[in-house]
Amino acid sequence: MNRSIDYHSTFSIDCVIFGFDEGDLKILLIQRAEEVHIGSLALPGNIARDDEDIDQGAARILNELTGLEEHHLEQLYTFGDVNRHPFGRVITVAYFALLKIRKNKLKPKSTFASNALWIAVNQIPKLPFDHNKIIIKAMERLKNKIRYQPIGFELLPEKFTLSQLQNLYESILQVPLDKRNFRKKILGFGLLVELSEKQKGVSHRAANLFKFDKKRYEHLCSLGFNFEL
Amino acid sequence: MNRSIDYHSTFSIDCVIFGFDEGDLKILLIQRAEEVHIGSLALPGNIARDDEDIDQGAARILNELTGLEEHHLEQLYTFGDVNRHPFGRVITVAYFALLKIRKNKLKPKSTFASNALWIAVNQIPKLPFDHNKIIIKAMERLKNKIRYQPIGFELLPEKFTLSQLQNLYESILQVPLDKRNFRKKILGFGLLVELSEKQKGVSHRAANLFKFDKKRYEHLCSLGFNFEL
DNA sequence: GCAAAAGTGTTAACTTTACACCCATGT
DNA sequence: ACATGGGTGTAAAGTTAACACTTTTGC
Repeated sequence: MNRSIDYHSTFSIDCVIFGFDEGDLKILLIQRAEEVHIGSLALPGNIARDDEDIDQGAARILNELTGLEEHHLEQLYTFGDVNRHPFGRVITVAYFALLKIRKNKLKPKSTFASNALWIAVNQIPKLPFDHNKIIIKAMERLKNKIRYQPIGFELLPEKFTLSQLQNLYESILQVPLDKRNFRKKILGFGLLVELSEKQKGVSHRAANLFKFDKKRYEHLCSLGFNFEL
Repeated sequence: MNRSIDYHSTFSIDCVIFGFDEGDLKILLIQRAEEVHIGSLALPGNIARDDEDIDQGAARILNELTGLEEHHLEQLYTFGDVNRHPFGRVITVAYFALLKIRKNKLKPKSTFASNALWIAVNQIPKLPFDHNKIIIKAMERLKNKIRYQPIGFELLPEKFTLSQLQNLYESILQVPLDKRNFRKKILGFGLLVELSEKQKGVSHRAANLFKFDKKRYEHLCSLGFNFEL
């Protein structure tokens, strides 16, 4: 090991974790508990450990913050400008996660964070390092990806109404959608199961609840199906 | 600098360089001139320099091999399994490039390569590290991207026939396309300029040559145009 | 009974697909 | 004169887009 490499540089892992709450797309930011910008709001992240694959590292960070094993997590992009870190050559591999907010009580502390909070994407403050740039990239990815992969469901509760789903798409794509056409199209995929249950606690006609049939989606994919909104 | 980072790991940059020649999609491989697997065929790449942004590093590698400044180059994905490099913790940021083969005489040597050659994608041998995995990822990217960005032109000569273009799409997408429908669609974008020049040296009716109007593409994009085949 | 959101179909415009023959050139 | 690929149009099927009213429920 290490026979011929003289290490002058390293890499970290940062996560852009999206949630959707009360009609707002949000990102989970932490208050840094580690050196460089201690106390600042920033993306959750860490210098990578030597003994874990980078995908595992990202999953660990997400898990330390949320206690959750289950979530959509994928690599986003690697940011490697020479001067992005004040202490030396540190590039960062950014990951992109989608979370159901409601269900998830955040852990108050993790090794790298003294606090964590959900901030609406249009209220993100100026962040240290190149974290604002990373967030912009993540939002582009989400906006593109949601049109051809059924990942929107990862941001909604298990049971949701079609209006919530439409609202999610409208928030992310930043365009209004026609209600009837939206329903026709999304139901047309045959990927939503209508539950007998109805919405509760609303002061108007209660909407039907649906859930996403992931098994069926995977099955259709294996037959060559392509989701596209 | 380096006040608080203890470097145990580093990162390299590898490039998957695509070319298209005689109906075949090809990748540029080198014979390694550096430690670990010296002499093996592999993707062109290097441990990253401390003093260059990773995008610059990728451009340098490409330039050392080909002598070219002009090409499509974008980040592909970062591969970071713990044991991917035999000498320690080295993750690699892979880049993805598209080149016009004809125009480009390869430089015989660069710092990291003793030789370079174009290999058809269906004839890629088993390569060291995780380079085969990187190539698979690059091919997926190319296949997806070519459908919604006009990047195919980067692989063809400046002047090309519609059949060459169709052939390129068919090779990459791995589906046959209808000649009339293909022409209707691609000409319908108004992005191809018909030249007065014709194909030469063929033993049948000479096809018209076209070129891609990049300026116009950029202009249309700024007006909200989306290319989609 | 009224405010608020749920739910529901039809038509016209457009896009996609399928398909076959004549043309120009070199040998 | 023949082999090779170049070049061309139309009709049917499918998809998308535009649009408004009735229903249910809680207050």
